[in-house]
Amino acid sequence: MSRPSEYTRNNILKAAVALFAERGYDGTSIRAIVSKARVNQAAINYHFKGKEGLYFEVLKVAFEGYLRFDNFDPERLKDMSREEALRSFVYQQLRPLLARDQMIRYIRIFAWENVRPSKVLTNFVKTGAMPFLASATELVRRFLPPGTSDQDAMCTAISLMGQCSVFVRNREQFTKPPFNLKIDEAFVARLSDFISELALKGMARQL
Amino acid sequence: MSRPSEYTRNNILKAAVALFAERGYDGTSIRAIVSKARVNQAAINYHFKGKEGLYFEVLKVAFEGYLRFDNFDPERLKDMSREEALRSFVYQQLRPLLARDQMIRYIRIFAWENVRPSKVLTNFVKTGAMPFLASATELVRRFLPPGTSDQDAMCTAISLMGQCSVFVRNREQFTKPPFNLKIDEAFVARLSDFISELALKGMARQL
DNA sequence: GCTGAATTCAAACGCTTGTTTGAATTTTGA
DNA sequence: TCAAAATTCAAACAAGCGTTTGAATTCAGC
Repeated sequence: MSRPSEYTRNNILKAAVALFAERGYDGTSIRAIVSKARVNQAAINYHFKGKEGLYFEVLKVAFEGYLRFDNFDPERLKDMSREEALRSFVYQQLRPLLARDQMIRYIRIFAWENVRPSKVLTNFVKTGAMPFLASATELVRRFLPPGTSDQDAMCTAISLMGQCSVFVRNREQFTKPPFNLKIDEAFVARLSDFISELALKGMARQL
Repeated sequence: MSRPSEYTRNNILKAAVALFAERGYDGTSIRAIVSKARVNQAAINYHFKGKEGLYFEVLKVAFEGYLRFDNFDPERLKDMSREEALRSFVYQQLRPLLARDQMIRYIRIFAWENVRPSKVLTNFVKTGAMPFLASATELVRRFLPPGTSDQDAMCTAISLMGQCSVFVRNREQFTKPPFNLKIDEAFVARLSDFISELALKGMARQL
């Protein structure tokens, strides 16, 4: 595979990421992609076997890009005190608030995937989400009473993640009137402190 | 307007709710709707002026249906003790977990709206969400220290709502393996207790 | 029953969609 | 340099899309 054809391929991918993020799969046409990528229409079938193949490649690229950004390592949490681990986990969950450019597009693509799951990669994306939840469950167990049921621990973990994801999910809205949140590193740091402190106290049943 | 034509109109609406919920606006064709509704294609333009008009009517119907289901009354919270009010609010936020049939479709339509906001009704839906957040902010202020900034109070309220909405949003997923949550009235009641207790303790800075 | 309005109908319309085709061009490796 | 493979190209293809059209049918009110 030569460099010129790699340019073609990457241009298509880049254009597709942008358009799929903005309009979703059904709302994005092949002609819009090739126009944006400045390539010939047949190239999509040649390089990706068609629209669907392109979409799956985009999902794969988005997923891998997200993992690189996220740099999540569940093992590191285990070496921290439970308070540190909690804070670190919350910060990790809120980090996407600081995402820029391509990473924002990846996050938007996952939002589309949430309402319109694609069959083949459904497990792929879910597999990606599972470490978070497993890690969160393990983490909250360090705070909860020893006899806490699996379901209760999991619901605690889910609600902890929900405290963070609501900000990430509605980020665009919260930066506009009437909210006007200024989302920068300082805000994310303060919010991480805030949420982990709420959670810490909330789970402090018997200290 | 006569009864036979009302049947036509309602059949279209009902079919459209189902299909827009399942496939979104772009993924749903006029032909699929009229086939499901067993009406003639021109009826959509006659009754709703076209696909877009039908979609807006569907949004309107969904919104009104949701409000009827929700039966939210911010004033009632004010007459309760703050603990009662908190529990009541959380339960209210989790009630959609018990939604059935048509209400589930309405909720799915709002999920689509979240990733693909339609221009005209964006304010309409947001206006609907605002009472929740304003009410939640007012509620958490009853727990927070008197000098808490508006932004901090609002972030507390958002995180409270996030604890609830994560369950509603991912309800389908949580009822399947590996989660297998059995979501019934009892579960919702227990979860309401659980989340409001977590929140209550989390906000208990100076009692 | 009659007339005008409302509603439904079948099909056409003009455009868009993703895939395919075969030729042209570029790249690769001997 | 040459031949084969890879890649790109322009255009065609078949199907689908939402809107429109004008006729047919039904409804409503006198």
